[in-house]
Amino acid sequence: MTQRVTLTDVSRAAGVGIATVSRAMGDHPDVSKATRDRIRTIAQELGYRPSVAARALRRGGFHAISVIVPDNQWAWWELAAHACIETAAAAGYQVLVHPVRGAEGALADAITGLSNVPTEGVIVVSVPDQKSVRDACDRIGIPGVAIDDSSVDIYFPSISAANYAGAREVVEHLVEIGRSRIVFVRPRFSGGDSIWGNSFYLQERERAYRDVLVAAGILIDEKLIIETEYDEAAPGCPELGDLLDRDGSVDAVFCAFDQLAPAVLRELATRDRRVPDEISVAGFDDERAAILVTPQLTTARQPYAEMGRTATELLLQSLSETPPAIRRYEFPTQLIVRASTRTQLS
Amino acid sequence: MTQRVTLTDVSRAAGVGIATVSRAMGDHPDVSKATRDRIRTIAQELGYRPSVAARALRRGGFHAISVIVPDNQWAWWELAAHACIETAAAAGYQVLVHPVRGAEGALADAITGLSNVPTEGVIVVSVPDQKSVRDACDRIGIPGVAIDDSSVDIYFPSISAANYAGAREVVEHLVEIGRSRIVFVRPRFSGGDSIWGNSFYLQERERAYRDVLVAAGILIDEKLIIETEYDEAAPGCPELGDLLDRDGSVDAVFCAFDQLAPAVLRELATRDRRVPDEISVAGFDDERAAILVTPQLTTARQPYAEMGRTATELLLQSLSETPPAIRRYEFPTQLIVRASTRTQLS
DNA sequence: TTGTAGGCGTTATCAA
DNA sequence: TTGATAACGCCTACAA
Repeated sequence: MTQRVTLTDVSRAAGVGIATVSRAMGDHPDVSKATRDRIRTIAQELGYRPSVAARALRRGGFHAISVIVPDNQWAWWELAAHACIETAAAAGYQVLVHPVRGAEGALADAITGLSNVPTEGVIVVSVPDQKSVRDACDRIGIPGVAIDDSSVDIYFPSISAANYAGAREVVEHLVEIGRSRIVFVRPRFSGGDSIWGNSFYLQERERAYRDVLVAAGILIDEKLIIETEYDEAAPGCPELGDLLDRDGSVDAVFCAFDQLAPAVLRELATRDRRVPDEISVAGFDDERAAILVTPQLTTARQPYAEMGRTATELLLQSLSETPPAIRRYEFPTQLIVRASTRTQLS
Repeated sequence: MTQRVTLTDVSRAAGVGIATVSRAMGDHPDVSKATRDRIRTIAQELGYRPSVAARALRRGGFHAISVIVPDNQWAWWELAAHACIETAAAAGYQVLVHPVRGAEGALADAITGLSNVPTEGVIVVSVPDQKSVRDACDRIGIPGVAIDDSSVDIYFPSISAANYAGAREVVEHLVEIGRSRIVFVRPRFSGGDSIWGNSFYLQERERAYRDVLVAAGILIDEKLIIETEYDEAAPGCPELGDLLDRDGSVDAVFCAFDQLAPAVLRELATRDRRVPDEISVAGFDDERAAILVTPQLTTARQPYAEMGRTATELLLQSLSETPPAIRRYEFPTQLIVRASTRTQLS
């Protein structure tokens, strides 16, 4: 039912050789315009469709690459994926997107499963532990590139935003608008192999926070560095609430990433603390959460499109020429100032 | 570089026939355990990987289907896509996800481009006009199913939520908590071929709004039905603002979909109108926006997972047996009550 | 239990 | 300009 009309069928119907049909269907020069048109018409009528499989077998490849993305409602990767698609298309490659849900193992499993998929390389997005993913890639023998700033140890060329520099910009902005009692909220490190505990980007953003304060001559108060549950739907942020109860001096909150902000803002709303007048709030990523919340969030925008483009270029490069170096490729962020830090004066 | 070791290579290295290697790699019974293990070891060492293309050519298909999803930051489709992946996997099918950005034509183009992709059917998500998409499917000769409630005219089996019944539930909820001056906010119909103007689901939701009010004996006030820019990042909703200026009686807002709520809530926050005490707000979809905003949004949850599962089943069915009927397949929504309509009493 | 051979649908080479 | 034919790599009758 699915695929039946072949070159042979068309050639028979047209009373010509199979090769002529092949040439007529492609854009080969060695065919008279007359027969080409005639054959194309017949092929059309017969409903001929070339077999992707046969073509790939003959040509030795599909010219397709895969992008493996985390499967959840937080679709920040879409900008990156779109850039991958455009870049790959320009090079004649198809992009297959594979959303993968779940923890550690699932990612490696997904890559192993790629052996049944006509793909020549893979871009993995957001990898807690690159080692196991690398092993999976080696097992099925395809090159990979990571868009990832989680892993401390890297085994792929790894694209990421410049977390340290970007976070510095955000905190410096808070300092510039006169804030000094700045809370740093990060997700709770809940156990030995927590995906957060070892996150490279969290380390970098916290380091930036500390360095900026020191540089500004502000004493670092460890009590202002708090951990909370990672749950964008939480009704509030109890840890921040406790802190506010104990310390009336807090005048800003820097969320390790935008997703922590909704709960933070709800906590502040519940307590009738005015944002940004009493307390400024900022985040990192500039993902959808940043613009949906009230007030909208000041944050550091990651250049996802550029990151996706570069990832694709590096992957295509490893497909053809010399594989790129396994190192971090960092891209600068852009400070986006929105209502959550914009006082009425400015 | 990419693909070199073949069955022949392995057979030579192992000093056996090519068929034996094939059997050893698969799970054929007709091979002695000893040789099977030996061959597998050798294959492993040589880095043998079966050719997806050759296998597909031989078997006459890839056992893969495509899901085409809208490429924007609003990833409500992920739940559906995930269900597709799981359902397809259970039937031995791979799922290829293709994010497509942009208007009308882009969708049909994307499907046309699928002729170079090893895929046997397509699930299209969110289709403004099914006709052109249908044509594209026919052109490349693959069956399709739509997860879609936009098109008024349908050319695919079309999965959707029960918009009318679901919207009734939401509005009835507002009436039950004592609201009677309920605003209906819908996106602006900005021109002839606006994607909103003809949206089936908008029509259904508005019809439900009207019917519930009538049934409750509430006079329909056309001034309470307003159109606004579709922009989840907008600083406010000026049309609602104007209305509030003119009419102090408004006590609820029903947004045609959740994405309209952030701007509505910002407008209300700017005007210090308390939600939900003064004004209740509700939406439709239960997508990410509903839980990120403050207060969190009462809404009708679409059963995306079930919809994705059904779509896949219907598609697989058209691949094998008789194609399913081209009609709407509607699934009931679930009323989710959250803080935006929950007064302190309840 | 193992080997041989034919064919899946294309494309490219070589003759005609 | 066209036609026959040989791969591409795998699977599976069929034969040994």
